[in-house]
Amino acid sequence: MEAPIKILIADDEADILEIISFHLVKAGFEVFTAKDGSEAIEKANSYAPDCIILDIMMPKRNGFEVCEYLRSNSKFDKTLIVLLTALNDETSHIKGLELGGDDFISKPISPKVLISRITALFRRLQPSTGQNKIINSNDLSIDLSQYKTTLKGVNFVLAKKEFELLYLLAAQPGRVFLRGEILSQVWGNDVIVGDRTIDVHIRKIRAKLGIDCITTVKGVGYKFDY
Amino acid sequence: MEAPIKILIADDEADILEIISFHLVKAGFEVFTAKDGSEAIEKANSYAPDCIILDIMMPKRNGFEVCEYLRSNSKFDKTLIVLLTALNDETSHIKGLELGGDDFISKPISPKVLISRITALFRRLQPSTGQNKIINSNDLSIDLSQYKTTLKGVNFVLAKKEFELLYLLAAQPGRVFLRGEILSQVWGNDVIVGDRTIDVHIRKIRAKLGIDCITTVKGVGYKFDY
DNA sequence: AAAGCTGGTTAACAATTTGATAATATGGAT
DNA sequence: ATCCATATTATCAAATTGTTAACCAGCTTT
Repeated sequence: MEAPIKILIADDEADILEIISFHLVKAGFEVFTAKDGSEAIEKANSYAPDCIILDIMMPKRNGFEVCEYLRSNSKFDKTLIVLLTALNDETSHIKGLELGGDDFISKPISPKVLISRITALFRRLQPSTGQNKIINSNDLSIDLSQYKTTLKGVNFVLAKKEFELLYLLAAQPGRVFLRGEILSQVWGNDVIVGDRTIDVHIRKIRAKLGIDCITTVKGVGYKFDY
Repeated sequence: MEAPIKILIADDEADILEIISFHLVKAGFEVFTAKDGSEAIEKANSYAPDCIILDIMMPKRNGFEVCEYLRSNSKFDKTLIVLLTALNDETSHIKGLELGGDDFISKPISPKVLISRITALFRRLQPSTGQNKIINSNDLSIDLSQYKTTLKGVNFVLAKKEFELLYLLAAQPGRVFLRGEILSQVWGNDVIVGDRTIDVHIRKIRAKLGIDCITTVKGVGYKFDY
């Protein structure tokens, strides 16, 4: 039921890339890789990862430069940046943190430590981001603050009522909502609409989603199951 | 000016306590000290610090125990916990982070590093303090202090209301702003303007920008997406 | 002072999207 | 087969937004 956290790793050493990404994938993250600074920026833009791990010494653009670029772009305000270095060197440590890095880890890297540090960062960050009422269920994500729905990363557009209806059902997966409940939650208590109206909206949602995640419970109501 | 950030340091070595607290005070923090685990808990309760720095090896109660105590108490939900250790030991590192620590620093401690790490943690935690006056998103840059907007380096002129509207939306990319929110933020609560006024301003911004970075969410509001 | 700007607002209308309903089809249960 | 609840489809009215032009106020220029 967890949101798939996306992590981008940038390092020019292929074996490090491989071993870290192996452990991260095993820990349940969705991982992207880049072999230099330019590729890191490119992939950061296209995949919008939640966390970016940057080696400092990389070709094309070094970790500091990438960090600076990311921090100058408000799109990455909420993105965690972790810097890696071979040097256990105080100066670059401080420089990295001042450029807006969130954490700094010295090589040689222990995958366990890396993962537990990243987990700790997310644990801290989640509650503050947690104002966003986002529902995540498998490939489906529903973000109330953005009125945005994505399926397998691709976003699709729902009209207001459709969105509200899906949001209501998906907020409590498995729970059956009586037609009366749906009416009063989505339409309000004083609005009177016909019985078939709900069906039609359900149908539209099903059509747009492509997958059947809403189950009909005959004589009772509907539930979200996915 | 805001209230100073309160930090509690717990370590049994008096000289370390002294040197760290000296630097923290110099960096503008309000500092409390404790020489063992029990005192740390006591002072944490009475002073409600924003951040607690715990040495792992301490008399009475060690750092892990204190950390565990703090994390079991919801009063300290928002309190940052930084763990210190003499050992550069992976196991206690992970243990500390799993017990709910937010950061972990190995001795010997560099005051500069300590301060920059703490600053980085607070920066993440309090996005309110870091209100950027300049928004950068891809080729678009919006500078509040100069009321200046540039696209791909070329600057273009927005009228006051247009600027304020764009700034509001762009400050939180992706977030949908309800028409009511926009009205109260840009026009103020007591001003009454017609329904179409927002649309017209949105249209002017779109025209001047050339790119479509403002998305309409019908029945809800507008959002900046770029 | 008159004429000319600029920015902000509004009215009027066009274009678009939406939601609700009616009519009809389907499918399972009895 | 019949009944009943839901599914489906098409249609229309209502709601919402886009667009344009006009208006007014305040300020600058002539």
